[in-house]
Amino acid sequence: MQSAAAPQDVIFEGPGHTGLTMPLTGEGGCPIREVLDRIGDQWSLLVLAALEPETLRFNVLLRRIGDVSKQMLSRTLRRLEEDGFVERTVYPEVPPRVEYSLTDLGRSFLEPMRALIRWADMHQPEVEAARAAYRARA
Amino acid sequence: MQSAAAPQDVIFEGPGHTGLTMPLTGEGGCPIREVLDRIGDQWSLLVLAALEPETLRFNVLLRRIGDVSKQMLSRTLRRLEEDGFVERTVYPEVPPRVEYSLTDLGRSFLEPMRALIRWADMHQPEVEAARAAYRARA
DNA sequence: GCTCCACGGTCTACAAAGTGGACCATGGAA
DNA sequence: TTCCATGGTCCACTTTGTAGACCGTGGAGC
Repeated sequence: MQSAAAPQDVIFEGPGHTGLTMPLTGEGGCPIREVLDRIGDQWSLLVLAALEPETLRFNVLLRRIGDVSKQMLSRTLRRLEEDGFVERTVYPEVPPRVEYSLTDLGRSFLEPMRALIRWADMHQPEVEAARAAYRARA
Repeated sequence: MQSAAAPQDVIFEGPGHTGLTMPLTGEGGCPIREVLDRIGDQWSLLVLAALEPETLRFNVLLRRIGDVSKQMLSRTLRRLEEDGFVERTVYPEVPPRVEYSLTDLGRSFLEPMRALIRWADMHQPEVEAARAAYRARA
C-alpha cells in the first residue's frame, strides 16, 4: 500500500527508476527499514552470500564465515528461514545433519545486492581517500 | 586488488554482472563486509535517504528520522563524513547552525541502494507469506 | 568396555553497544 | 528575569552479542 506523501516524506526517485515515496519514521511501513531489518545485522548478508553457490551444513557455514558465534549463526539462520530466504532441511541421522540452502526468494534478493557490492568494490579508493583527508583535517 | 580465489571463497557472479571473487572471512578485504561496515548499522541509510532531497540541520534530521538518539545521530553523521558520504558545514552564528548535505560519493551510493529498496517494496508480500507459513508450521 | 570425537544446537556468564535524558554556553524573545 | 533553541557530550541503565561449557547419541580406536 503506497499512501500519499506526507510533508516530511522522502521522495526517493532516480534516473531510470520507478519513484518511491516513503516515510522515514518507524511508524508507517518504511522500505528502508524493511531492508535494514533483513540485512542490517552483522551476519545475514554473509550467510546468504555463503549459501549462494552451494547448500551447506551448520558447522561448515560456521567455519566458512569464521568469526560468527554459534548463537548468532543459529539466530540468523532462523530469521532467514522465517523470512523465506533460506530453507532448512533436517536429516534424522546420527549424528544429526542439517542443511541450509537458498530459496528462490533469497536468491532473488542477492540480485540487487550485487550492485551494491560492486559499488563498494569500485568506490573503495574514494572512501579511503575521504578518510585520509578527514584525518588530515582533524 | 582482486586476488585469486581461495577454495572457500565465494564467487559472487550473476547474469549481466561482472564476476566478483571474495573471501567471506574478516581477514582479507571482503566487499560484503565493506558494505556492511558502511550501511549495516541502524541509521546510516536513513540519514542518507533523508539528506537526498535536501540539506538539513542536525535537529531537523533528528526530528525527521524520529526515533534516533542524539548520540547515535551524531556518531552516524561523523562516520558518514569521515567516509566522504556527507559534508558538514558549520556557520559560526549564535545559536550555532550546522548543515549536512550529501557529497557526490554519497549520492552515487544511493543509486544501487534504490534497487534494493525497490526489491524490498516489491517482495514484501512474499516475505509476509513466508512468515505466516513459518508460524503455521511452528 | 572405555574414551574420545563430531553433529547441531542451547544456556550462561560476561563484555560491548545503544538509549534516554541531564547538561553545557550563548543570545534573543517574552 | 525567565525561557527557549542551537549542536552536541556525558552518564547511568538496558539491550545485544560473545566465548565457551554443556547436551545426547553413536561410531571409531584401543
